[in-house]
Amino acid sequence: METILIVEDDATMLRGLKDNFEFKGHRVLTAADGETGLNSALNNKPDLIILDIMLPKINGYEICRLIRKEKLDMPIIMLTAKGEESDIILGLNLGADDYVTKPFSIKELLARTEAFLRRSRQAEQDIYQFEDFQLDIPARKLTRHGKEIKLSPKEFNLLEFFVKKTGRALTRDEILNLVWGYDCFVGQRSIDRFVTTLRNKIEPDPHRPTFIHTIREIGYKFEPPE
Amino acid sequence: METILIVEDDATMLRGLKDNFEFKGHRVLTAADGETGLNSALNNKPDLIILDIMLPKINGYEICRLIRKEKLDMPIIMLTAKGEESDIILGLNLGADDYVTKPFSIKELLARTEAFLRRSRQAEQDIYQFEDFQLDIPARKLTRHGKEIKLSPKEFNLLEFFVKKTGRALTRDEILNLVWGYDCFVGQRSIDRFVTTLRNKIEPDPHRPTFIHTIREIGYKFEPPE
DNA sequence: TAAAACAGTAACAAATCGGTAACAATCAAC
DNA sequence: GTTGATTGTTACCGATTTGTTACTGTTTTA
Repeated sequence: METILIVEDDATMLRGLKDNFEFKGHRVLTAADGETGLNSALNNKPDLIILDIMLPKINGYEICRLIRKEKLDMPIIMLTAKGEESDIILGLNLGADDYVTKPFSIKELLARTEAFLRRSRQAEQDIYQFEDFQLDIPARKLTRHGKEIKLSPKEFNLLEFFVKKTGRALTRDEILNLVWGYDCFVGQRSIDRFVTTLRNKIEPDPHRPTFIHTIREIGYKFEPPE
Repeated sequence: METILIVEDDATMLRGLKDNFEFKGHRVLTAADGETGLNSALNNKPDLIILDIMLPKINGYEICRLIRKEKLDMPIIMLTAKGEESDIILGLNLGADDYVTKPFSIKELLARTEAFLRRSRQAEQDIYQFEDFQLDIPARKLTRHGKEIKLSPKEFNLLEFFVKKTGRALTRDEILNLVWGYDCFVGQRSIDRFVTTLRNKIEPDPHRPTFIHTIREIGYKFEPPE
């Protein structure tokens, strides 16, 4: 079930949207001001965000920008007042994916939302293969030649993150924020420890890693050979 | 269509340049003295500036400095009389991007201008190609014919900086500030050392560099052949 | 042409960073 | 409450990286 975050300061509107999306079978988080909205986005990582522009405390643009700055890439649909063309341009430049101008038909908003969710659903893989390993996300299980390799919860989360970002050098900050969470203040060396244990479980020779590569001064990069 | 501002007090020269650039399909603004030139630059924010050094009222250096002080970052190409090496040094230090010494071939000036415009047209890239090298920024990987060339962190940062500033003459100060950081106090010879190691890794003949060119008294310029 | 200024580079010493073991703290299950 | 697993922290070590120095060669200038 997908989670949708709606950030909107008009209580009536918020209520109406929430009901509609819940009726469609989604989990709905709500926020009535910019600050709450941003925090909710960072902490809960919803699958999609519906974002009003005019908001108390932090406006929609800022939220958009800050979310993208944290490397979160869920779709963002902006709600803008009619005729504010420059709003739209600015929003799209700051990382929004689509916009709907007020007043809008709830049906249209639902349709666009479903379109984005459908797209990201199929983008997300369930099972990843590398070498003779198989990482089954829904089952939270790593197997090699069909034989299970036990992973602790954090180990699994970290490997899942690595695999989903194959080929990209990941900074320690990125890793901490997205695996441990934005509000978690954990020493960066913790990552190293988990990398060591992961390597011990999946690398043929943990001292000469072939999957999880160290990128000095940056962090790590998951990349199977060839 | 891009706008080019030409600041030049010799009427014949100005005329010739204007015709050439207009023939190339650019909008051309002109100014025959420093004061007019500066005002035009600040008000019209052209996409590129061609700037004579010897000018009535305000000289080219001052214009350069004042433009950069206003945080405008369009490319500036200086026109200097031959042999006035100190002109070049001063100009580049004040924020010019390139220089052409008089007498110059109009063809060369056009070529350099087009190169800068082409570059600013395209957005920040993820992957840069030069010759048979490929610099993948997100993966922090340099490959040649698909084979990885290992770079240390500083080496990579420096090469990334060079490549992103292709064609620009870079002063040692600029390099130190932007690669090492503004608060870092490191001897300038460190740059030279890293240039040497980089050349050893990417130049066919490190003694006759084809990518990283030395600009005496200034610094370096990255520019692949052709 | 000699002297001065500058860049290339090898060599070395110091600093930095990541790997990892060991321990402490936390949590969950029984 | 006890036990065992998991997670986070610290400290030490070794490898790599980095900055500096000194020497060399080249270019410019007087």
